[in-house]
Amino acid sequence: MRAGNHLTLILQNIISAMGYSLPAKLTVEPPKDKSFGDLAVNCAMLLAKEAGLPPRALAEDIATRLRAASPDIANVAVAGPGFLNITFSPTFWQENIAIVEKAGSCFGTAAATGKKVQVEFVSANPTGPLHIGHGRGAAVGDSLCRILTAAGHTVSAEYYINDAGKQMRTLGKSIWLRALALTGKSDAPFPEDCYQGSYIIDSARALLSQNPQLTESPEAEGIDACYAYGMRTIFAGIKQDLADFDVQNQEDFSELSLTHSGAVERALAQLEQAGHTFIEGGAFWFRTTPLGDDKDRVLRKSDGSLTYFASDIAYHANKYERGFDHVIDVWGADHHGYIPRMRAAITALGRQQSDFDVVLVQLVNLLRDGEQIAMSTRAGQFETLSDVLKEVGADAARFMFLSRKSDSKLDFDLALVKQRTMDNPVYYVQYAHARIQAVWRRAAERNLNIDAHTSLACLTQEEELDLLRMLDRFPQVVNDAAANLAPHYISYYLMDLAGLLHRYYAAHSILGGDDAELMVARLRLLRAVGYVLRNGLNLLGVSAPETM
RNA sequence: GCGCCAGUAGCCCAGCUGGAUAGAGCAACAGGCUACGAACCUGUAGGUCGGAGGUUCGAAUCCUUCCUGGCGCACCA
Repeated sequence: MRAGNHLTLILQNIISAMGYSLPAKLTVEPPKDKSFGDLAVNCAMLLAKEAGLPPRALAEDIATRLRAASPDIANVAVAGPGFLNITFSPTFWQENIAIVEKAGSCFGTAAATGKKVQVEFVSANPTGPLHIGHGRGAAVGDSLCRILTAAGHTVSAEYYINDAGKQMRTLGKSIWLRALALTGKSDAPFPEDCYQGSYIIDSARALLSQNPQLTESPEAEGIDACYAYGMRTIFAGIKQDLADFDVQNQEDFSELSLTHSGAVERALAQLEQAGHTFIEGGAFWFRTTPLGDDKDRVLRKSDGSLTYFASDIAYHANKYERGFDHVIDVWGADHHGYIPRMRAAITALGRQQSDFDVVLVQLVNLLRDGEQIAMSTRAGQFETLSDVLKEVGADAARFMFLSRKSDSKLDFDLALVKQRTMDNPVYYVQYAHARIQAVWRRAAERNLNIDAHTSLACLTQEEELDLLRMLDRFPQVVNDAAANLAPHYISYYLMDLAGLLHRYYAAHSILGGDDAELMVARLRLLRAVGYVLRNGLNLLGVSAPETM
């Protein structure tokens, strides 16, 4: 990051002195092979194209100017079709330690952008406990919040409760029927369209012990009581599961509050005024096809009731009314067909497409020793998130969820996630952090004077420079993860950084020699690596342990 | 039928806003604890990036088409 910015600035001066402007598609990145140098840049090829000159000669020219440009640049080589491979001086890299030390837990955090971002995730109907798939959504949503915050945005996390729909009435009915059966009021078979899980029976039993007269009530009243009780207790359980999963600061937003406040009617009126609606077959429609959807959508059914889509439009309108510049929804990938109509609504609400993003999270296959465990809330057979967390721990579960692109399916093998092997790299990364802490504990016993002004010039081993270069990349990785809404960028970076640390540790003794200055410099390097490991793990919501 | 996602080493996956000889890990094989934590490290081997066309100086990456797998295509939520 620092190296890249530094180089870009120097290049800008050189290229403008040559009478050109810096190509927009310029890339500055680590070269394919580190023996080439520290950074590779393709500016000569891009310029050659623009100027109609041979790239090789242009590259040689720029290289000559680069060599003279800054004492930080130790070497410039021209390679292949016109790449410039730049090597910085060790001094330049060694300065990274002081930079990381100064920033501490803020290293990797960008300056405030003033942009307000909202991330909505999980938002499961409170009709049953969270399962493993919700866990993935929670990990992705929460981690995105942490990453976007680090990228300088002002971020809010939200959980949308669909408490206005049919599924919640079904929940009430399910508990009611179980209560009737428990009190011997009915021996009818339990309907298939009701929730089958044993937690429904538990819920009915608990409610009956609170209110033994429940089943004496008229049906409508009884179902209402069951609904209210079930909703409240199940939702409390969900929030507890999310808290156990280290989900931070997520606020709840009720669908009912929208319908009650008249927000849905207002949103529909807004669409109607803008000419996006029509009436057909007794229903009120939103003409989404001109806005990229493949068919028009009903907002108010011919029986007068509203569709889910109608309140969802109102909900998103509400988000923008609350001042969010960028709205991000984390959805299960089975809802991907819903994206075009939601995008149509965003346009109709007068917002830019770039103000809205959907992060799709593919379903999770829960396995045990390679064998699939079936999951379905309705059929009542599933392993809950809470069971999984008890078995494997939140850290391992989160890292597993976040070490894969969110939009690709994931096998979550309970046996594997408990293993401490590289198939399960959370421990590899955490171990690197714990190892650093262990060395520092040893160092503390020796009463060393760790003076921040000691020289770092002795850090010239290849493994040391590798670590220093890697530290420098962290802010850029955070930035890229935020821009691409991709938490797994962080995971892969951390695995790489941990790998370099373990390699270094195996190759060089930190406390072994009698050169005190070298010892201190190495301790400082390790500490800087430790900070970055901790900061990165924190972006994933995974702990950075002192010991393991 | 239409749409979205995926197909990269024996396995699990990165890389995809075009750049150099396609990368980790696991498994396999050969090594390394009298050093600060071996939950670790070193080395070897392993590939027509699903197939075929195209775009250009250059394609795993972009376009077209086909094959395979997953998921969607409601006046459900």
